[in-house]
Amino acid sequence: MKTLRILAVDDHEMTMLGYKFILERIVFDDYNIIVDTANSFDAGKQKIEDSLHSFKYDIIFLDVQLFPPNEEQPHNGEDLGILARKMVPESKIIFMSSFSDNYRINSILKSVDPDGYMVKTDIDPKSLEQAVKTVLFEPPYYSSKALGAIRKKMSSDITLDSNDKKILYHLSIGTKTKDLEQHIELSSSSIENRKRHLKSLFGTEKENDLALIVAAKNRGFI
Amino acid sequence: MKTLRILAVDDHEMTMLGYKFILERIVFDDYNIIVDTANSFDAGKQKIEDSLHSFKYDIIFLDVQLFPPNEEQPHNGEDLGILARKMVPESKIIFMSSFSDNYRINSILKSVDPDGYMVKTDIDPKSLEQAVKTVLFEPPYYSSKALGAIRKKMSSDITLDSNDKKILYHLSIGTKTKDLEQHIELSSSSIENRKRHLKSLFGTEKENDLALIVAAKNRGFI
DNA sequence: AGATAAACCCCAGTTTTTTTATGGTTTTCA
DNA sequence: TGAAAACCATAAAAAAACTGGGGTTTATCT
Repeated sequence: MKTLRILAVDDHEMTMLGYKFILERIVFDDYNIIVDTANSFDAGKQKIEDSLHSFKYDIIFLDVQLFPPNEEQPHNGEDLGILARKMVPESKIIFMSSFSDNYRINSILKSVDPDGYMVKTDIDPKSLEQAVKTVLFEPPYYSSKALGAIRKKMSSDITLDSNDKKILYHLSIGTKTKDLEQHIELSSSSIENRKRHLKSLFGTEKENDLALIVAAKNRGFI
Repeated sequence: MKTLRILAVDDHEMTMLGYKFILERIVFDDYNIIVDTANSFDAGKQKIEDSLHSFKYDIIFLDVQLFPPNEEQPHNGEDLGILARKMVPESKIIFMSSFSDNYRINSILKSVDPDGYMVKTDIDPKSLEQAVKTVLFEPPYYSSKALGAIRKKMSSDITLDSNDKKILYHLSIGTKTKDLEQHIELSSSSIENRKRHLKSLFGTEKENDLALIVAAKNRGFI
């Protein structure tokens, strides 16, 4: 009887208990599954550090948002993912995100390259089991809605550099154009030029910013 | 009892019969599956055209290579896919490829954006059934090896323009650097510059072309 | 091994693209 | 309606990419 060690990090105690309950009753082959939990960045980090000196986790589940959205917190799930990859490269990492926020998905796929990515509305006992098995034997596992976002990105031939992405992102969260200079290392007229360029790329010339954002969202960039 | 119409296009008669056999014995809900076949570009095109005036296919399976690789043929599976998308946008398209040729996968995901992509070594009765169901209800379906290629691409932050891609592709099929000018609209020194640039991007500075090709392959670009 | 071709490297001049500053017009909204 | 923000146009400066011509090194073939 082998043991499969899983760590689940989520700030909602109850959902985490749900995961624990479901995961631990998965049966396959001669594995015994035990699930450890943590409800914050620091707690998760600590558990992973501890695992270095005993048994490393086979799978680490990470919630993208480890805090209520309004609070300004220093670290989120993505940071923990980057850290975990460095500390225990052999552990599989599966991200869980409340909704299919394309910008985040794209960002995490690049920064962490997780072995799995699940949008929470896709998660149920069956898909969780599928994710665990797939990730162990032939990763990656992407849930249906995550695949939808990935598909959009792959089928688009528009390529944006990091400045373009930042502009789109900040516009989408309501940053005013005049305040964009504070977040992007470019002059205001360059930003204006890039916005014009972006609008032509997404076919929203002469339209307002909202039209651009919507188009970029539809194509999976935000 | 509803009817699910499937068209399978493959130049190997026997494999196609295999698909037909497997697909037609899939049982789910109250569907009756019938599989039509075609073994060439023209035959496939004809079947699709005919379907316009009777019942359109629910799913079209397309082999990427419709001809022996050596023969110079005017059209391949990708072309048929592009055509099919135009003629019957409501039909789901699933590509099948002999091996995980990243260059082709990337190209087809952009040009056709199929609802499914399966690498042939991943195909078995179970995955075929999964593909059919997924494609109908929550596309896309990508087989395990296809997902591997997609993952590589998504996790890389290197972006190449079409000239870079052409250079890599031609180098990978053995075209000599001095003959590259014939395929790419650039001067020889520009091509040299780009090769140098590519090598620095892929971390193979001062190494030979093979090292570059290998690195690009590993990252899913070829 | 020697000869030849291909690959590689470097530089200077040119072209193209991107950035920037400036000054203006239009839109938005309190 | 008046002010702030967004938008547009232009020209100059800077950066990046292209090109042609040199050369040296490496690979290939007999």
